[in-house]
Amino acid sequence: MKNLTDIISVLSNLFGQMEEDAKIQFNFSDLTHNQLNYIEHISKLGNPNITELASVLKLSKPTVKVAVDKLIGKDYIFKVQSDEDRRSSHLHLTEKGKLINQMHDYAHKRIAETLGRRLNQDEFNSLVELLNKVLD
Amino acid sequence: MKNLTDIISVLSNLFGQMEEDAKIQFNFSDLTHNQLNYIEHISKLGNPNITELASVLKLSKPTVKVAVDKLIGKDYIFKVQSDEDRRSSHLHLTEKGKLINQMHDYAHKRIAETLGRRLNQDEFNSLVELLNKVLD
DNA sequence: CAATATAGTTAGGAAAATCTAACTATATTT
DNA sequence: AAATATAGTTAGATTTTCCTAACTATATTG
Repeated sequence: MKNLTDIISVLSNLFGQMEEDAKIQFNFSDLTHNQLNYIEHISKLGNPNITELASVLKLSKPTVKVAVDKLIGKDYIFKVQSDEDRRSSHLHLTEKGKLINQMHDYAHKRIAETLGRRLNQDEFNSLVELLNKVLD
Repeated sequence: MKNLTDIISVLSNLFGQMEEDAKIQFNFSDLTHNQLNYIEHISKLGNPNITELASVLKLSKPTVKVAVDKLIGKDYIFKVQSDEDRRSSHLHLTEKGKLINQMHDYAHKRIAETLGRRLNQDEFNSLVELLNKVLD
């Protein structure tokens, strides 16, 4: 019987493995790890501008600008100039860019399946209820 | 009430955030993300040789050799020539390198704490029991 | 034991990722 | 309206990451 910390460790590996598998499945072969990371952050942040993104990633604005330009060139994101402040542009995911979210969703589904498989209906319900309580 | 897939999604973000925090805490400021990734793989694989590591990372051997040399220079890993096959060397983590594992352990402990905090003793025990069953 | 295969290395080069300094355009403050 | 601040860009340079081709040393095989 493992304690919770050890369980988390196993879960963490499982999550990592499933995300890894999903990346292979979705085959974003024209993206480096780093570029995927940029897209994930843009997605998570909503529609950040360059300054926000640079701040979160702890990188300089020129660095982020260059990276963003490459991703625009590859049709993963696009810029929309702000009405509020015409100096600024917000970054949006293209349809192609949004596939990254589908990839994560796919990984999460597979993880949920894997976890559910070993439990009967009552146990499954208990687990979901407890986790809901924990994360509420 | 969230379904399990949505819960996994929230958990995945929590895990990511906690690992991120731990990285900041442990302050491996002389390592790039990539270099951290090499060390994590070396740790996970036991004591791989260059060929194994290159194969798992899907990179060429010269690429991995150069990266490994840098990490040796920074005292995160060292090489031990194999007795079985004197062409080959196994990669080991130095004490400094092993801190990476402590960093993960720290993150996992904090996650476990976070999860446990919202439950009473009985609920906590149920959760641990269910997760043990799932991951057994 | 000669031929072939394997582990690792060296060399040379290209692309990715990052920086600082200096610039333009728009906003804000005095 | 002038001075200052902010968002983004451009230019130039450095470091990191990665490759292929060719090499050395050791092991395995016909």
